[in-house]
Amino acid sequence: MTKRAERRTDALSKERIVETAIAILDADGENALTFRALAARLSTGPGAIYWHVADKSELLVTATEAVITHAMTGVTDGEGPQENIRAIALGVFDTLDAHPWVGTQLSREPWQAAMLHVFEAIGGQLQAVGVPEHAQFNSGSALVSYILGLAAQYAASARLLLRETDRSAFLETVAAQWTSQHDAAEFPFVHQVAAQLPEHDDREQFLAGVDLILTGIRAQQA
Amino acid sequence: MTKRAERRTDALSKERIVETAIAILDADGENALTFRALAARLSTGPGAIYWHVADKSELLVTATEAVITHAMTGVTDGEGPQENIRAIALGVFDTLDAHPWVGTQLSREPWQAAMLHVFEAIGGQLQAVGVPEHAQFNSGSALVSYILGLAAQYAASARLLLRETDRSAFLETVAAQWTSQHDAAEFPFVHQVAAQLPEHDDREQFLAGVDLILTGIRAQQA
DNA sequence: ACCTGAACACCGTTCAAGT
DNA sequence: ACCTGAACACCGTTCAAGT
Repeated sequence: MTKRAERRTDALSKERIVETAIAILDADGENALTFRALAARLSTGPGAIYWHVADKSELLVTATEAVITHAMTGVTDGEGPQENIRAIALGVFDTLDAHPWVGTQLSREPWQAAMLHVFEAIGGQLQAVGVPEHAQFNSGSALVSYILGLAAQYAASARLLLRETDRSAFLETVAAQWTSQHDAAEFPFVHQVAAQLPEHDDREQFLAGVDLILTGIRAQQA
Repeated sequence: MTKRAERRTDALSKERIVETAIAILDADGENALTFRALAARLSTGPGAIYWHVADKSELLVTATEAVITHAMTGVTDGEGPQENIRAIALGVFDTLDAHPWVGTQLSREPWQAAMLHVFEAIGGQLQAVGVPEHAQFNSGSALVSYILGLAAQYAASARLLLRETDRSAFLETVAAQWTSQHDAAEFPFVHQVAAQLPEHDDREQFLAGVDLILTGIRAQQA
């Protein structure tokens, strides 16, 4: 009987550690990612991880960048720059939807490394749209901020929805909270919007905002 | 010699706890807020806090809401709805700048309670601008997402800048990192923008984005 | 060079005991 | 009703010791 050939093929490496960390984050959320859990999954001790990764912050930064970089590769092959920008936006949106923990990283500083990939992708399309160079920084900043900001907020909701089966029932609960906890006289807009919440579509609303900014950018050029 | 009169005036209360928590967060950042530190500052034991606050999450949510609510009161007394929206946006911006830890709360779910205050303030102005009711939800969502998203990102930078005295030197360092860590051929837009980073103005760029969205909203109505 | 795992310092939270 | 502070369970990180 020969030993199983693959038994020790799986030497520890930064890639494998980050990969496993992402798997834990996706499956069980941020709180589940501990060095002990990670080490157990890698059949090693917690100390071993520190040989490949400086600390938990670096682990999260690297995991975030891996996910975002993957999302940004090959999304800009569409018919035109406007469609490409929408594709980039949706790519971020769907990625944060699949990996809600990435949204939490947004407010941590070194996230910038991952953000630059989105920035670059958007910027290239802005040039294609014909935005003058002096306006590209502001336009790009507005688009990237909107995309990441809203995607992160939806990701937070997605995290709450994790164990919820019925989406519209969940949204009705949220709307009910909004209206019950806030006086109608003091919060008329919240009440008006709460009524539309259950049947609204996250992706559609997200894209509507992108289009709003794109319209603004075009109008500014004219 | 009489006892100091005020010695035991300061009974524990949720308000006082939240107030002290905000002071710690502002002064020393998120990591400095522990129940032990908080208790020490309040001259009591960590257990006492749990009589007034359910857990750390509730403490952070309450602190966030206190700060945001304060920022949203009385900002909409301007000359017109457009100016009011800009004032709301700047109010959020400056608040997150003064309390950078609030930005981190953005991605936590119950932040929504605080967000609704911003949403309500924006919504009221959108009606005044004349945005048709069916478009108000999307327009409001876009504005609020942009405002909170970008403000949170700047807050993250502000946290890094905490101990930095020279702002433009700091931005030059960031720009240098961008260009050195990212190939010019692969990241042309990042390189172009890095050159503009040191002399760009956060508040101006932030407002430019708000104006871009407002322009889009107006153009959509026509 | 790379891994092991016990040990350290620290944290959120609980709870029996006090007033 | 409200506070005290020791105790519990758990975590990130370190490091002497192994291979």
